[in-house]
Amino acid sequence: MSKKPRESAAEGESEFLASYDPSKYERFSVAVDVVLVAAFEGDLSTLLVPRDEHPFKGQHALPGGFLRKDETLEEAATRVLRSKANLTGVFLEQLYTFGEPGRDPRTRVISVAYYALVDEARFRAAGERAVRTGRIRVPWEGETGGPVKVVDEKGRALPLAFDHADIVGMAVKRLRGKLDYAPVGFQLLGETFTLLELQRVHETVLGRPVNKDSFRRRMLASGQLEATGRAQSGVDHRPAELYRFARRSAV
Amino acid sequence: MSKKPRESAAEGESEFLASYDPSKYERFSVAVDVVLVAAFEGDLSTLLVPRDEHPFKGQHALPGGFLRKDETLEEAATRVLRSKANLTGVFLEQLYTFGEPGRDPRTRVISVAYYALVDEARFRAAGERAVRTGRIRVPWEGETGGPVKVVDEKGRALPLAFDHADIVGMAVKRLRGKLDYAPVGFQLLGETFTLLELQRVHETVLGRPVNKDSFRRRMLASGQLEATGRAQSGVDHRPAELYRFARRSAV
DNA sequence: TTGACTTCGATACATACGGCATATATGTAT
DNA sequence: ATACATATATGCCGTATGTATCGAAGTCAA
Repeated sequence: MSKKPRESAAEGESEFLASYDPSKYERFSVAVDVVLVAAFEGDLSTLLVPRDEHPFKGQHALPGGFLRKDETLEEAATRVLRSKANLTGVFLEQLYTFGEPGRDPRTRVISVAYYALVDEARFRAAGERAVRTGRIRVPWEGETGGPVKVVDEKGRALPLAFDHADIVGMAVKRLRGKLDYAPVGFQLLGETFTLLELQRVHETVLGRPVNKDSFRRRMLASGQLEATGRAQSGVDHRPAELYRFARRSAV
Repeated sequence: MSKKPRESAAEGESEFLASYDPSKYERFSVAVDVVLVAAFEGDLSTLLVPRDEHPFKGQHALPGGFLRKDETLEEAATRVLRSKANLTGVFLEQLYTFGEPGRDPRTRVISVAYYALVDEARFRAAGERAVRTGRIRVPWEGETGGPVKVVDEKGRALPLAFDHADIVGMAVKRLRGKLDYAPVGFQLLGETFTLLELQRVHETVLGRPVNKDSFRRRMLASGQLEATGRAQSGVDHRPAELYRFARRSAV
């Protein structure tokens, strides 16, 4: 607490303990971009918006919007989901903040990225609006977290605008990391599901097969599953039991 | 791609596919706050700056600064560490972005939080400047991620300015989560260390004792450790082998 | 009705790993 | 030299996961 004189002020840094008034400083555009993820048919899918203006005209971007004055970041992300995908009440979590000076050629934009998880039905409904969906092809081998390849229904590459490929890559990485300690797989399924369906979702996210019996045992032992007593229908083999996510009610 | 008319525009949202020019939108102050963490004497410690002006005068804040026009977020965090703690070359990673409208009573500030890890020696050197250090007391039981209690050397509570207690809590939570799958414990130690020292660091971060033998086996089997061949000195018992972090050179 | 077929779901067993106890090694202090 | 403290190695055991096998429960076709 003694007021020692500052020795050799580090490289002209002068705001050390200085009073700073936020309004004096540079101000930035703040955007929120959302990676809406679904898992079906063995692939991850994400919602994209085609850009019909410069920059990155003809490419695709993540749904996003600029932060408004009186809303929280999460409210902005919720608003983006509602306005661009007609979705409400979905799992939503902050992902990472991207702020490279050159990421938007027009002006500097700080983008707070969120990711959201929905089941196949809600994803398809959201995709029926004027937006476009893209399949995320993630390299199974090697590190994930860098840019990923996003393709359309026919497998053609969909180049992403800005640094959105990095954002998608980061979303996949985060999702994989959370899968085995957070109840996140359920978010990608409907109200009820069979154990095999849950397994397929996990395999899709992880990008590798998982052992069936171990997976079943682990899930049943986790206490997160609740048997409905009802069985699958419409299959030409023995129907599986339908489960639902146990919302911490029991136990 | 067909230009369908928008059906029942969701609640007056009008920026759907609309051209948006970032410069038209609200602009915000963007700050970077850094949780500088060290682990010694059984506690986590973090660097704090006493505030001598309103708001939160008399309380303590995390070292931080406002983002400048041409620097990246990480560069800003690096600059904060250099200018306020005289530290360079430390482990630094983005933590979370806090943007509640009321978090700074003066004006709205979006804060991108980072956390940095240093060993005891560098932390003490940083703490000898005009800044203050606080011990992080984290409740061992229950959830972590919310606000934590930060105390001074004498155990008195140090109230934190703004939402900085939440930021510290989030840093602890992140650190715990990363501990067993990322080589993050080494960042909290010096160049060489004994296995017991590494164990103490893990215990401090996790807030619970870990099994000695299992820990030793796991660490040695991880391939992240490299024996130096030298032994501890200055202890009045059998000295332990000194290890260093293996930087992916071998294997 | 019956049998082939498919998937579900249970059981048994081998293996890997962490928690735990104990024994031995290797240094310092007296 | 002896006592002592800690490091380090080894074995045991309970638990969780990987793997193989088998009966159960449906559909479908003859």
